[in-house]
Amino acid sequence: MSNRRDAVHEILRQSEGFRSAQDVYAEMRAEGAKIGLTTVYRALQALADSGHVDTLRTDDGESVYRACASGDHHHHLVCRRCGRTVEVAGPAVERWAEAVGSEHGFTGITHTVEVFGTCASCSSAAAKPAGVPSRA
Amino acid sequence: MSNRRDAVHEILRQSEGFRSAQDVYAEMRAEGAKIGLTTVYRALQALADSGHVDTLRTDDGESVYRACASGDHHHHLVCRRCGRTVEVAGPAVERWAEAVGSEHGFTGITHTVEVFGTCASCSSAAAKPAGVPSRA
DNA sequence: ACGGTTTTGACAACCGTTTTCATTTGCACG
DNA sequence: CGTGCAAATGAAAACGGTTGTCAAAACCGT
Repeated sequence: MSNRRDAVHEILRQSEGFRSAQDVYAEMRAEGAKIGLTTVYRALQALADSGHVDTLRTDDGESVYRACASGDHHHHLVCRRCGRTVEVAGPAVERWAEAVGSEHGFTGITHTVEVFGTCASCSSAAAKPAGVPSRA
Repeated sequence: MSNRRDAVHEILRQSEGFRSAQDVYAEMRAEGAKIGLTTVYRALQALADSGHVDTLRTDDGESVYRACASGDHHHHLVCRRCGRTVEVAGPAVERWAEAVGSEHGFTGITHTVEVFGTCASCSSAAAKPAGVPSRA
């Protein structure tokens, strides 16, 4: 039954970058899976809660998810064109955040860091129409 | 006429941390201002576009705005308890983002960095439940 | 005052997400 | 095998923030 959840997880595993809930739902339906939007949302939330996937908000307020290679703390370098994502570690940033926080008397520091850019292949294809990765 | 816009800006100026659009709208109405929600949104967008205010998304997808002291690029250290916000500069982070990006062949690097924590007064209030907000 | 343009704001449309709730499924036990 | 029950599912409705629509109001130069 929580077969659905694994299925959702699988979709994310096969994806390069971040996917939205609706996106995942659409793909599953397209593949013939019998699943409801509600369940996709629930699965995604469960996976996020259990730390199996990473989640972040796009600028337009949509939640996007991604199966991460490691459960360790890390950040993302996302191609704003094709959505390809690279996981990056940033010890320097961690330290900086911690330092800047305590410097101002803040405790229990957490932080969100996302880096966006245009990846090599996308920037070289810049003159062309642009691929259609998942969303754009 | 863009009197409304200035009014909205003023509300943000008087605020300590980030405010949501609806929040600003509610306050303005409470103060007796004749303004519509639509206009508040438009003013906020205009201010954000012109760089007069900073904007970010809360975890629940709401957009929040804040009048920033400087138009320069900077980040925020936000108290997750009371919302108090400190603007912080992070040359190290800027460099790191740039480096990590080009390292992977990405161009046109941008980034979002937000640091959250509990500020001194809030954490001391939390540690000592029954009031007695002594040491800072 | 007058036409043309911009701004405004009540209201409806949107859209992603969450809730509701009746139904189905899985499972332990008799 | 049934039976009962709790968890999972999903269709549809509810939600809530944001955006679009469009007619009325405010401006502005003349």
